[in-house]
Amino acid sequence: MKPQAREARLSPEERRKKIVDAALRVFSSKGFRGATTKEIARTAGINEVTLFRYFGNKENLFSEVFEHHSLFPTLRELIPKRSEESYEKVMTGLAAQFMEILKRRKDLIRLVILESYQYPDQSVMFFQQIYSKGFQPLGEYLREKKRSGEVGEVDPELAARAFLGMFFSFLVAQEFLLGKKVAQVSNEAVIREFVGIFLRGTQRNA
Amino acid sequence: MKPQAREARLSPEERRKKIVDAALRVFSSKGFRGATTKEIARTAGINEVTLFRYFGNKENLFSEVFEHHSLFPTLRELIPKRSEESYEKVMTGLAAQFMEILKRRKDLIRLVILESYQYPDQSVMFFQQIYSKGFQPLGEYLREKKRSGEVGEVDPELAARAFLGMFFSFLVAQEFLLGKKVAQVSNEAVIREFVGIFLRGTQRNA
DNA sequence: ATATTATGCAAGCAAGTACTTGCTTTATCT
DNA sequence: AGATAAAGCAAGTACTTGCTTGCATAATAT
Repeated sequence: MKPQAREARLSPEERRKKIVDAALRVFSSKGFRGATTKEIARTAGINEVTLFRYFGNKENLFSEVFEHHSLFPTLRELIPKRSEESYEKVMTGLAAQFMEILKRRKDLIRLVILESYQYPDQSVMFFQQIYSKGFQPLGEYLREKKRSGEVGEVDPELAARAFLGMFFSFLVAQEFLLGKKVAQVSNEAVIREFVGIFLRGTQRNA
Repeated sequence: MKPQAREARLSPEERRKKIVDAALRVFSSKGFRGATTKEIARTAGINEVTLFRYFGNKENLFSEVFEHHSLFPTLRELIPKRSEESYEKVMTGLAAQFMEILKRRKDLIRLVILESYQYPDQSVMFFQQIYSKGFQPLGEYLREKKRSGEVGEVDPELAARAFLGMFFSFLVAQEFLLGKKVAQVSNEAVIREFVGIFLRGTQRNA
């Protein structure tokens, strides 16, 4: 008779996290209604009952997904305050980082789009984040560049939206609509091209 | 006793269309699973049973939504083949038209994003449309402009994606995530700004 | 070792929903 | 006016799903 291997038990926090992570994945692919608690439990590798013991009901779990996963490590930190680096370098780096973030948070983004109609509050909050952590800091940076004369007569905020928007929609098309079914363009090429257009489009005419 | 007002009955085609339209609306806001046949019927102003008599089941109705509503009246026609008009005029007009289309087809777009995971075939088909009717014609136009020297060293296809992407993501943010909750920017200002950036970004350096 | 606490498991309830059936009503056609 | 075909209505079936309960079991604390 083998002595039973007494497996160490996960701490409540770890367990909670495991469930929330699984929930994000399942919610993101099936939507709130399409996701079943059974599947979430299976994905998390726990019993369905345990899920209810932790969160009470499906809706609570859903909320917790949003609370635990905030979108951005903020772009603000990515923008060097005193721009020692060139405009081009900053924007290229930003684009790369932004795409990285979008890709990593793909599930969350999909979920927000999915449920934005049914849960407008959450999605508005979410957008506020994109705004305050994405558009706004970049807008400020561009405004600065405009003051210093490097950037010409553009609305800094709209320009920021244009810039991030190019990458956002590119990613949506690539990741959500196409999957792996279409010849992928390399990220580097896309970044180079988009950044190029944007730089020339915003720089002051020599 | 009033004589009963004998109401004229809709033709089968009209009825069918009414149901499909209602289905688009409900599917779009609730997703495939979230939408109930009962609600679709109520929205269409018909009896639920009639819905089944027409379409057999929910899935057929869903497919029909995609078949009956194709996304684009194609951008190709919007691009004057022999460009008598200036680059700027063409792109401005295109932007305006594109935004119009996106807005009008908002429900369909939302639905595709909603169900792209569960029904990848339909969404890929849908994207093919965006591609062949949006990206490709615009890419060709830009390639032409490049040949004629007006546009500089850019990848025409990626540039097309950048251009349409700016507007797409702007609309997603405005319509899906924000609703009417945030100060709207006028479309004209957005178009002017985005087109401006794009033009300067793609024109050949003088 | 013993008590305690957390988790798994099986079963089930209540509500919702896609879809059916049998029948009545109403508009249209001849 | 009478026959026909289409639509409405009420009820029901089969199935799913969120959530609960009672109990057995395994890990931790004393």
